[in-house]
Amino acid sequence: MGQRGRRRGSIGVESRNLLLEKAAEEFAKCGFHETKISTIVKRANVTQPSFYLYFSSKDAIFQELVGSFHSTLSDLVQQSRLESGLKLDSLEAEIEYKLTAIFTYFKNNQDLTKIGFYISKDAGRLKGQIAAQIEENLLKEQRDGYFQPDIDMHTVAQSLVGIMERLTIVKLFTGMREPGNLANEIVRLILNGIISR
Amino acid sequence: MGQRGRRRGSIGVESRNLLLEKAAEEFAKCGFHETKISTIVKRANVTQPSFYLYFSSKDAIFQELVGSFHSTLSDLVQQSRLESGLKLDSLEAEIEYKLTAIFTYFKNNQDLTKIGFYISKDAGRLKGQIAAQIEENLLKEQRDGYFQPDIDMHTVAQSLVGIMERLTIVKLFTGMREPGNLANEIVRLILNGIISR
DNA sequence: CTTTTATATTACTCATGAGTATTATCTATC
DNA sequence: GATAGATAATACTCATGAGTAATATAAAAG
Repeated sequence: MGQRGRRRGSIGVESRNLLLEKAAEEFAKCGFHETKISTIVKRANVTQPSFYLYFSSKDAIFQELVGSFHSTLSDLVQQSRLESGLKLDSLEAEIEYKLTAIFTYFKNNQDLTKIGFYISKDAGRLKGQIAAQIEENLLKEQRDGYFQPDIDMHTVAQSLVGIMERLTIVKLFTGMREPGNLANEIVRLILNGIISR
Repeated sequence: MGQRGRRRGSIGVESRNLLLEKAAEEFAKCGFHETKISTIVKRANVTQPSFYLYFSSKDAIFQELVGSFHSTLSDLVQQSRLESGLKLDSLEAEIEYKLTAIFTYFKNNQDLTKIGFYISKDAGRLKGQIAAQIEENLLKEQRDGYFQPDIDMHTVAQSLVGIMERLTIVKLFTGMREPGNLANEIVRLILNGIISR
């Protein structure tokens, strides 16, 4: 017979955060539909009605997680706007630096990343926004003559997103690469290609 | 009051194929959990028990679709083994040709592609297999001196899969690119990079 | 032309899991 | 120290949708 009523020292916001944390783990591991509220509350040592004190529905808590990922990532990509007038040398380093920041966030928030990037229904829209932002950057540099003029930067930007998406899973989350190495590898690949010269 | 019993001229295999077709559309559009057997049978003009004449469960029909995509794609990638002793010129054309075949299959089987590549739970494993096959190809060419020797072909192969995955959705399925154009664009990007020389 | 087999239907069961009504206890405030 | 508001538990409801039992008819086999 568990204790009824408010427990000694219990503070709502802590239960809420615990629920968010466990929910993120479950959603990331099982996807939306296969995640049960009953499992989340069990893992958070809370009962089901308590869950509904803090979140109006299963969708609501999921959306809160997605929103959190979305807004942080948007900020990071926003910040990755390149300053104009870079030297060619620093261009590579600059892009690498911004990418590293993004990968670092991914690495430190794996559950959220999986949810926002792979599980959420509007993962597609989010990736589109990020691609658009990247494309804007690339176009500027292309106009400045850094890149070949005949390349479609829409394709490049989308490709970059595809690469990030895939390598985050197979290299970053498996521990095969650190954010910095991964960023460096990608930048060199995209800038120079693989062919011998 | 619909007619009971076997209908004039009705042939099981036709109902079965119709169910597969409608199921593919629904799964591709809504995902696994949000697809209802009741919707599939409605769209196929069949009743629910008839569905279970041909498929033992919802999972079974889903897996049949996934398996079909998986095996065709495996074949295509298998065939994309490059012959040894290619000239440098023909290497680019050769890779582009194989990629075009894959994109053509994707374009002609959009529902199946979405299911096998994006919705299925073992989409990740499938992509891993494809990446492994691509990597094998690339390593051979790298040993033959076509590619820069210091590049990690595991990363390149996975990147290629990521690019295919993303561009299939945003370029191929939207009609922005035909298979051949898309393949060409990707090959040039990966081989040469984007930087001005 | 009778029997068997394949194809189909109507009308159900039943498990699951999201969400709730009710009640209890703790803490802060006056 | 009485009261209000916040936090929690027990024990439920209820919709949904996968899967089934029982039955009927067409076509093929003998």
